[in-house]
Amino acid sequence: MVTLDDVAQQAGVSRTTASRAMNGIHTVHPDRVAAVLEAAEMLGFRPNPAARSLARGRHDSVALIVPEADLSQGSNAFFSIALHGAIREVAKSQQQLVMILRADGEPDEKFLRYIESSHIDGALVILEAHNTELPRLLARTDIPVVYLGRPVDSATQPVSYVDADSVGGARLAAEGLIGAGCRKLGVIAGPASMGITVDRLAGWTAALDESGLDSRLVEHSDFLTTGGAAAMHTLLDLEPDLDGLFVMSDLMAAGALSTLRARGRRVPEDVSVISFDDTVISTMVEPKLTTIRQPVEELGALMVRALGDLISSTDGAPVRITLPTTMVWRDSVRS
Amino acid sequence: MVTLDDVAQQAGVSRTTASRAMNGIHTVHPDRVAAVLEAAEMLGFRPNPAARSLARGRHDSVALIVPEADLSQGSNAFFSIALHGAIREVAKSQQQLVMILRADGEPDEKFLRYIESSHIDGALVILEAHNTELPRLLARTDIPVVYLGRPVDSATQPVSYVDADSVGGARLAAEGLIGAGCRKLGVIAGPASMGITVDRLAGWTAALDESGLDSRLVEHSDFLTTGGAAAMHTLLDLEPDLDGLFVMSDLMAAGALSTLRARGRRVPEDVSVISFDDTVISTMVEPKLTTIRQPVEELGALMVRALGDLISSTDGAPVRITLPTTMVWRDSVRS
DNA sequence: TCTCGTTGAGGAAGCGCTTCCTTGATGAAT
DNA sequence: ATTCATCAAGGAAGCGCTTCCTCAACGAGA
Repeated sequence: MVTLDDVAQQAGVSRTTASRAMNGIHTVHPDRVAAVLEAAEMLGFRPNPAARSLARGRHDSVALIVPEADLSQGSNAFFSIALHGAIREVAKSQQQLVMILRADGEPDEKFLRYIESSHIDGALVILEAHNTELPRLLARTDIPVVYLGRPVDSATQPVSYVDADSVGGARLAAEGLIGAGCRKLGVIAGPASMGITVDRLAGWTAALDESGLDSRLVEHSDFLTTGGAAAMHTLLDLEPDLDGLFVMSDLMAAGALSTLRARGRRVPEDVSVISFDDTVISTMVEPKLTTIRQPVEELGALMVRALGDLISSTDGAPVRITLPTTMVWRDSVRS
Repeated sequence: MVTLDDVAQQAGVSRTTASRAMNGIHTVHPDRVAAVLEAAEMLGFRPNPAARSLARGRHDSVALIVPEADLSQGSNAFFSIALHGAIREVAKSQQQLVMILRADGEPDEKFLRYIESSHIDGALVILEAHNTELPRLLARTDIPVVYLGRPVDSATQPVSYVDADSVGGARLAAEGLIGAGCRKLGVIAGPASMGITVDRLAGWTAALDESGLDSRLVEHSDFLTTGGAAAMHTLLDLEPDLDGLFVMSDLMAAGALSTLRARGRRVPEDVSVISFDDTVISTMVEPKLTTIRQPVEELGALMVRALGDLISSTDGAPVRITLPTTMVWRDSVRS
């Protein structure tokens, strides 16, 4: 193993100067910087990150906390894409991304101890389905954390998050269905405990109210396929004449589609469907789903930058960013 | 920050003894161990991992190297499930899992430098589609690596891997189709450069040969949906009377299904289909796919254990483990 | 010519932990 | 009663890096 001392010796300078040269400190003469860099290159020097973080008291690593439930169900497309955005950004900023599992049934205390002893500079959390306890838990630590997806109690808590414009996205869906001539509208929503459910419902309700349509036909489910199928049954029982449907995930939409088929409704002739996510699923079902697209990869990258800001900020004011959603037209809406 | 010195002082012992007590070294009197543990608990002591790894010269962290291509295409179900298995196992063994991105187009040298300077104890690679360069590249480092999925040149290289029994899985598929009465059989395979393609083809061909059926109808594709759709066209052009199809991924099978529908073939009445993976996709298409299931989560966990063995082994002999595959019956095979 | 501010570079301490080496105490063997 | 293993515990060095503090050298201003 080649150390900084070796490099310094090779370059004919002190270790101090070598360190400065490697770190781009400007009080070193350019000639020496060049000599050090050349020596480092020649010797194949790789700074020891452990020594560095010990000396600096910083760790240059951020954690991505993953609830086990999110890993074992769903299609994971959302997770993977957000991870992609995050991991790129982390690499760019010379940090390490360490994965931390929030195991099912693991006691709160044990988990908190674990992440506090991980000595990370900050944490990222992708708030996918089913996942409402993490914000509450992490609020008890002093680790800076940024969420992807608004935690439901963001109004009263100083949490930082990045999110897609759920309100606007739901409004797009509502206007799309209304524009297609639908008049009996229903929605298959996510769990009421989640921020994205609340926001999408708000946008949806507002748009329907403005058009003078009944916005009360709402069935909550779990973002998954079988949940979507079941919710669809309920909705059809409540309103047999349903002609427009907004579903808050592609997975639930796939379930809803099979229920609609089973109960003799044609899509889009009898009922138009708009879903949310634009994952691979939406082009894999019949008919292909018109769906609201979120900039997930950008959000993944953004949360890393936001965390960087949060860590280096002195006032500790929460960082909150929202990106617009768009509608992707396919075949599930009557034209 | 509370250090080991604080704990030692609180417990009335030396730092050395405190360290030994914390690490379960047996030459410490039980009473003292108890005192140290109690002091550590009381003070909320969390060992500094940077200091520890500096002193030990070990890092207790393993990398999961992810090619960017794998993150940006496909459904990622495979990746997420393997990650799930791996992350659980890593947590269990008190290590950290750090994610390393192999960016598209990143120069080999730069990547190698990067991972060599990451100071990890070993690396994990999930060999998903499109990914044949990594083994060649990593062979140039002295980092212990375990692959999930057999690298194609494993016969000549001393690589370590865990894998599902692809040969046996393909054989199951072949026997399933033959048993359903199919006689004109075709296969949509993955890229010929990948180990899993080679192995599955071997099992398939062997089974067909034994039954005296023609095994030459093979179309290579890319494991993705549109590739599967295109390959299906080619196959139907080559053999219009095709009545049995084996597809090496659910994603490609979804594409094949839409081509079959477009060309007026009913599944399973006209052609029976068996695919590979058993992801969520397989229950989301119409008809639901009969498919070969791989124990992906177990393989994820297994590769972590294998890496541990590899790291601590002295002879450096490669570790190779294969787990059986099973068939999941659904609706795409004529009964 | 003398003093003073600058700039560039090195000495040395220290980050928090592990572990080699040494020492003191205890009981068994002579 | 003396010598020796044996066991428990501490002293101190050191892992590889950063950074505070100090110092030498230099040119500018008086």
